[in-house]
Amino acid sequence: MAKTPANNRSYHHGDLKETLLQASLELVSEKGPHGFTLAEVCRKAGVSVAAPYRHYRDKEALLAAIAVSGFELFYDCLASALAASEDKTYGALEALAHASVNFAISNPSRYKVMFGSDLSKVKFPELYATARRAFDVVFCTVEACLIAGGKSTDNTYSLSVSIWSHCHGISMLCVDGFLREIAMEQKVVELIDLAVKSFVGQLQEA
Amino acid sequence: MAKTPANNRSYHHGDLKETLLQASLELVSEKGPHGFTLAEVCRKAGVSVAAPYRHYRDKEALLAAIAVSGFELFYDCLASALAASEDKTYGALEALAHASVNFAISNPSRYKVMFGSDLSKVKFPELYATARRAFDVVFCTVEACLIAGGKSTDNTYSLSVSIWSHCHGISMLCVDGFLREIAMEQKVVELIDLAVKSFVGQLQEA
DNA sequence: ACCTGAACACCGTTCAAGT
DNA sequence: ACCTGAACACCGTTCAAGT
Repeated sequence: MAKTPANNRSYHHGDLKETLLQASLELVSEKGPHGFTLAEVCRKAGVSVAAPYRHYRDKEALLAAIAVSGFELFYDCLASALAASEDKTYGALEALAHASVNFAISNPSRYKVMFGSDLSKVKFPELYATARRAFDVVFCTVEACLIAGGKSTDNTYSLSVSIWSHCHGISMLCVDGFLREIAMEQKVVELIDLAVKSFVGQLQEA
Repeated sequence: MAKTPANNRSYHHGDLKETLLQASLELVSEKGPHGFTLAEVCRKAGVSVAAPYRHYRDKEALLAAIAVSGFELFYDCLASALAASEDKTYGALEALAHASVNFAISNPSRYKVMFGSDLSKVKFPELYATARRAFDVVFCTVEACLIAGGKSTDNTYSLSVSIWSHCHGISMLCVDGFLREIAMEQKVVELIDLAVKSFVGQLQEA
């Protein structure tokens, strides 16, 4: 008792939906996606185990909310990197590549929930929509590169997916511990540079 | 009763360890990694829920066994593709790229268990070892390309990780349903070709 | 040595009941 | 409308007991 902060006029919570999301984010960060448990989230939030069902259809829906908020953060991260880059073409592309992998390494559990949980994109369309919004930052930058180089933009989408998937692959291997021999920060940076270099080479030859 | 095949002289099972693994593989294929439950595996195998603990330390250990067997199959897949390729350099590289993504798309749940389950590579060293064995097929092919082109092989490892991660990224995005607009088989093939092309370009310029 | 039966703690979900 | 309490089915793990 008396675990609720200020808004405790009755047993009503201030904004339980948001509180549950925050508690979930903490839990996932602490114990990883596997340690995410509705019961423990409720304990953290100081409510009964039945309380979340007023705000989320089920456990999966709360997980989807974590993923969606993650994609929004991911978008912010990429948008900031683009904004901070003076060069809005190739330099920006490099900045985006580093920013995306850096996001994954800095938020491994969250990244796994975003991309790795078997969440249906049909059941949760916001998942695809927010992911797509982050992707569009890359898309626009690739387009800018092509235009700056006087190339056709017909292939923008495929090319963007290409660099996007390359960075995603690096992120996933890092996050899942498969790059043990390359785990040092400097090595990862080299790997990203390699990816960007080959991609840029491809952009320029077309 | 009478669910056990031939070896039913007593209540002893023939090779329960292997039977459990097979039942697990079926279950994962049918219901995905999320639907994998020790209790249901036991039902499939026709044994009590306590039986697996004679053969696997816990649920995680059985999951690791699934992953290990998956990496062995993955290795076979890549080795076959290499063997089937007449050209053992760039042509083989292309064949490996297609084979690896094809493996992922053909065995999505298994691929997720292999790469996506939070299995500790310290706790289960065979995981890293078998994954590494599959990777070495790519490594050797990249080396062959470098040698054929008269290039230095100093950078073989980083370059191999680069194409490996690119294919992995494509596989993961496919398997997790993030390439909706590119899900058609032909589009995926184009994407892989793009990856190989940019990688080969990089190999040749060094 | 290998498996069963029973038990325990824990989780996801539902529903009647409280404010 | 929002939350609690109690209940149910289910799962992972353990352990004594059976062969």
